[in-house]
Amino acid sequence: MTDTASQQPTDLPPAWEPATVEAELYERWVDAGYFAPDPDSDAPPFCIVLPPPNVTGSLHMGHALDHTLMDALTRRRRMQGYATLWQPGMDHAGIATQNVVERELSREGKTRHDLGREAFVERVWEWKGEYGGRILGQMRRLGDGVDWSRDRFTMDEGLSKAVQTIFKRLYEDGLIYRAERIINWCPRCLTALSDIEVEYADDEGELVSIRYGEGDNSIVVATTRAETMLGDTAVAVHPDDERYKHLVGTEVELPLTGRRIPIVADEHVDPEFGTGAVKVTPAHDPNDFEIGRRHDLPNITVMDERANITAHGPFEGLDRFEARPAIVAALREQGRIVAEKRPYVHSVGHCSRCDTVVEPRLSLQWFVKVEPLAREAGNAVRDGRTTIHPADLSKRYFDWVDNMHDWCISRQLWWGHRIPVWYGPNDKVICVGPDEEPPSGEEWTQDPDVLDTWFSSALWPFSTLGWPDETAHLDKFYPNSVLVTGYDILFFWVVRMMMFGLYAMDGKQPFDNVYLHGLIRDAAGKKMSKSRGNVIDPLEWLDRFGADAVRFTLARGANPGSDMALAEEWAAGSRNFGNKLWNATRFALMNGATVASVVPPRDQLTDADRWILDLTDAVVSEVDGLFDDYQFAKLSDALYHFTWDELCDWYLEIAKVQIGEGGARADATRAVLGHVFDVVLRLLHPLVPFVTERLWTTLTGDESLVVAEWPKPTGAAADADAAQRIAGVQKLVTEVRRFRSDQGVKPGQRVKAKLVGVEDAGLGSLATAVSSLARLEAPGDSFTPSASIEVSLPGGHVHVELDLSGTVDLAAERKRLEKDLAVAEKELKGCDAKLNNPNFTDKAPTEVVAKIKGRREVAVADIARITARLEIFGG
RNA sequence: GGGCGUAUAGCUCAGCGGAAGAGCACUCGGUUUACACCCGAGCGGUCGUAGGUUCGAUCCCUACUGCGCCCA
Repeated sequence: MTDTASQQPTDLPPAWEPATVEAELYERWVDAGYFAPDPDSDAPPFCIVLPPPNVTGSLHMGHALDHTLMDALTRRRRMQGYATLWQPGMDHAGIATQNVVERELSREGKTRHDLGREAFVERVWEWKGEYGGRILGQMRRLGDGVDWSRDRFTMDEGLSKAVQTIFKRLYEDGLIYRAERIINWCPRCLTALSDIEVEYADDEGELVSIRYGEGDNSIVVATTRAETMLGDTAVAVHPDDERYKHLVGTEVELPLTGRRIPIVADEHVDPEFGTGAVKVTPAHDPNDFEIGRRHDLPNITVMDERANITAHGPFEGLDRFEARPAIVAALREQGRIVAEKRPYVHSVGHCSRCDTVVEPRLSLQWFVKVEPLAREAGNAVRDGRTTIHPADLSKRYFDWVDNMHDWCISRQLWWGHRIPVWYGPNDKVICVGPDEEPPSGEEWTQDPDVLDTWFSSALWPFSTLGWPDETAHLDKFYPNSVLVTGYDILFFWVVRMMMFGLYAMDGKQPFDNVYLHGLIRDAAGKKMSKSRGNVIDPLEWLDRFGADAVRFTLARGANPGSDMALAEEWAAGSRNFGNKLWNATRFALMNGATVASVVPPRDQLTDADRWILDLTDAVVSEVDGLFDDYQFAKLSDALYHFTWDELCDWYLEIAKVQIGEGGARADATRAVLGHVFDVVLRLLHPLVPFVTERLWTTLTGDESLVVAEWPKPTGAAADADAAQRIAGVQKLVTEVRRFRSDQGVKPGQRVKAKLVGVEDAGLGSLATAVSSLARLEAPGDSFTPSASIEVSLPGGHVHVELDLSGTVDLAAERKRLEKDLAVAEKELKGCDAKLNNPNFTDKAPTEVVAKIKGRREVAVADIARITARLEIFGG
């Protein structure tokens, strides 16, 4: 395929074959520059920044969903004439990337320390150049309309400058500080983690009760982490706990160590849990650390960075999990183990990167003081600067920002933005800004740590636009229009971007809207995971079903905030829809549909024409509203239903008849077909860009649907009478089809029939269409009706007499009538029950009562008609 | 332990105060010249359980049960 526009409709193959076309269409869009906006244009701005994927990552279904929705939003806005920027890029994923390269090194028998910091970082850049960013190529497969000329990476020079700038500002405002605190430590990654990088899971452990002290002065504590007892510096009880009041203020000997530790009273202790007495290990537990601070207890660290025991004695050098049973055994030998519960299921934190059990560790780290930033982030949503969709999720957002802990931002890694702080003689500390020279001289050293990746990606909505420089893009596209991401990322992305955006941009929110979609699940609604083996690779689906099918499947499942289940059948269904659209448009083209000519005035059109034009208008308005409301599932469904159930199943069939008439009628029908397909292809383009592009350029001969105008309703008043008559045709046709099916008449077989009363019912002009759709033919001379169908329509009753040229299956006919009768009788009963209830007639609104009365009349008439028919059958 | 969400057809989900819906699956019949990635006709639900509010409840309220998520 080279030049779509000049192709003849007959060149379109009988099925849509995405694999042969997609890549070429995509490259043409990129080359044409459609995705790169002009920041100086007068058009209103629309901007989405892609939440930057991890440089080590590859496309998974969650991305595919995310990207489909972002692409749909930007494509629509572009068609609406906005200056549209979808900003792509990647983040450097500190821990993940360092892990990948360290694994590579270990295969060579080396560690990063063999290389040294500088050479290691060089090596990571090499890796990034060679293997990083696979996902960028995969985004092209999906059809992502991003501005590739603005591709960014969080470690780029410009973005690094942004990091250094904001670090210094926060530091000078006292919002970044360094302190010795208990942080989450991964003994395998050898770095601090933030709270949200820890995942809690129920693990089987043990609960051991240990007696400290002797005789009357002894006290029993319960713990799941016996190995930490070497670092205990107190035992705590609740101040009101009568059992221990006499012991508060005394000391007990800490077993195995000979140290004497105080018994303190602290409100924090839960007297209901265990014995009501807890061991206090301030250097190895965050709660104990707080107790320690309140009671001035010493912090005794008993493990090193790899979680091996450092306390002197027989346990020195043991791993924490080896030390635990060893210490319990030693205590048991002394008769100090009072009770043991095994297995004891409790919640344990794991490193989100490598799943190692996290060790709370006392260490000197950098923190962001989040309280003032988080408060402002909350306010921005409370006062409507930013709107969260769906609104229900705002509550979760508030819960989070209102209770956020200070954010540990230092990481003991080499890959990342190095903390721009220098330490000099006499405890001098200097924070160096981007345009400043770091202090020189051997007595000055830079902080060895790097910043959390989220620190730099929190700047993404403005750092990618050029901040801290004043650029045309920043001016035009900040605040971003909407951030699209999964609700599971609310705390990772949204909160951090909000905090930094509001801070850096003087209270201007990073985005006007946040759209949160759900998670992808398997067909049974289970979360996808490697261990479950239920992961669906979007690339496989892209190969098998095409990008449009994958996109449509995801859009169709995207109800705001709720998860979606996926199975192959869904994708196959979407592929079928694409093919349906393909063939329907191909049919229109083969019949000479054209958008070149103007649709004739309404009074020269048929009921069917006016009906489909009105429906087209309605679907334009509906889809538009649903787009504004981020209702992707509903708008996809609306388009699916309109295209398949209305346009293809009814209008195209009627159009066949109208084109068969020839002359002006055929020309008018071609114009209507052209208009309707033009509109529906435009409406579908944001969801299924490839198939629509291919069809639309053929239909119109224009350059590209990417930059075509988004449809607006024509504003014509809907013709309710035409709609009612078409509904009548549908009912009539359906009744005949139903009868044929009951009677076992082959679908292709024409049946001689006489339509009595069609003129009176107002369907005279549609009789030919009815005959065509119901496969009826003219009665002819030898017409002997052997069956009849009666259909009540708003305009009157239509009686269809059929010559089945053979015996009629009376049993089938009676069965049908009895079934219909039962329905009508049930309806009558229900209506009577209401109408005979004075409470209903008195209290219900008059229009409701009138409606029920109307339904009752219909039921009564149906019963009379059906009963009469049954009598004819001798039933 | 605290908080939140959810329970509708075999499956996945819409609907959320006045006649139970969709897609898929299933059954039956089809070479209907756009499409078998199709066409036509069907089958299938006392809307988790028990109370309450209301003339009226799948829809609102309460409790319970199941499932899921977040936080500690």
